[in-house]
Amino acid sequence: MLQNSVSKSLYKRLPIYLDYCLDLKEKENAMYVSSKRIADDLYLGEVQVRKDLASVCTSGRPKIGYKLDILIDGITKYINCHILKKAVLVGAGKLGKALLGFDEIRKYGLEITAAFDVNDMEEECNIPIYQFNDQNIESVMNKKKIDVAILCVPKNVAQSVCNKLIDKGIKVFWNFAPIRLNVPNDIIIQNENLAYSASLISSLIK
Amino acid sequence: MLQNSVSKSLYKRLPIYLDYCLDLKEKENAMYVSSKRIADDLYLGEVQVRKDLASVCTSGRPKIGYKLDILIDGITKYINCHILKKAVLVGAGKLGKALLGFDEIRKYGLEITAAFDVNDMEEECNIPIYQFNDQNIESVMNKKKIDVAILCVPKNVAQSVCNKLIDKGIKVFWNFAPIRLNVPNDIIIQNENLAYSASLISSLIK
DNA sequence: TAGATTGTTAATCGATTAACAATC
DNA sequence: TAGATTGTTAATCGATTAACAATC
Repeated sequence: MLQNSVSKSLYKRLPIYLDYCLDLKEKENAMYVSSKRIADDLYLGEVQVRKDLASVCTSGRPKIGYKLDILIDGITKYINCHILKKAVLVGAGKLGKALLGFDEIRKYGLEITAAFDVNDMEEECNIPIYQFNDQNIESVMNKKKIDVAILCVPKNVAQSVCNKLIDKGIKVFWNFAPIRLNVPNDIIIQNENLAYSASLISSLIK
Repeated sequence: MLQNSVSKSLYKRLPIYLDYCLDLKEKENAMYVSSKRIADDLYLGEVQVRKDLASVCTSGRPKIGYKLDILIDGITKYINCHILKKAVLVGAGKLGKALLGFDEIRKYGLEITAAFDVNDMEEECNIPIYQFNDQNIESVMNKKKIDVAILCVPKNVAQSVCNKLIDKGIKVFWNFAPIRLNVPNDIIIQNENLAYSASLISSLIK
């Protein structure tokens, strides 16, 4: 297979397929599933499903369909969620704390190991919350390899917090602060701007 | 006819322009701005900016640029955030409560007027939280025209909560429950699946 | 007039969909 | 063999980018 262009739309659909397959396996004890069935159940095109699945595995057989186990394994590996990656969360306000309790991300390969805030706080959901300072950041990062930072800090400090974390070696950010961060080319930012989503909602209401 | 068919990517960029313009006006007291400057500052293509702006206003003049006030007004009206629309939030768990305090959505035309949960709770951020039952829903909806429901309920009840709200006349949903809702054609669902975003993050880490 | 900047038309690129051949 | 289903190649569609004409 000679696919390698990293299509973001494919990556957005893969967890949907994964959920669906896991569900199907659990609820119906099914062994196989056809692209037609997936397409119908998920309101997608049949061809699109086949094309997507072809990117992640080769278990499809005419008249039979795709073997669920192979499909699940293929998607899991493709989106890299079989390896648990460690995250730190910065900014334990309401949203931050909500994310600390958001166990579902574990299923997709993320685990929050520590949080930071302006001051020490009581732990939340068994995750310790430290003061955001060099010593504490280094201490956390030395103990475990940290792959990603989740930013839930106020807008006005987001850039400086981000800079500091880049200094400490963080390369990937999941950014909930409603601001566009300015970073070097090798740094990856995934923005989750809920205010902008609100704007989208707003435009849908007439 | 809802603007659902109009370019979603444009709608995603418009609030970015809006923020930028408001900021520029406030911080620099600028009267005009060129597409080149916007493009540079926001890391977008110059032509794309011009094309986007042409969709929302006609204030561009060669050698001068776009008049900020007209631009701001044009974007605001285009994304419909000059009219405040009322929302109810269902599911006042951690995430729900975090959203209740999320004043930024007001800027984009959304206002949460009431929340519901399994049981009555104390108000949060001055927003009352009622038990989710027919009587209470009707009472809230009779008092004010409610345009949108924000769903922060657990996965397993999301569909039934959604059905009930459709019964009561809600047409637009901002859905934070990690599940794909099954709804009639005239109902609009904007999914905000944070778990799926986590999956995207996961795939970025190698 | 020269230079800067907008706005439009054409070309390109990427993603989706259609047509169909291959396989079981 | 007939029917169902996968997988591939070609066509279409939409969004972005390039080229350039129009304007100030």
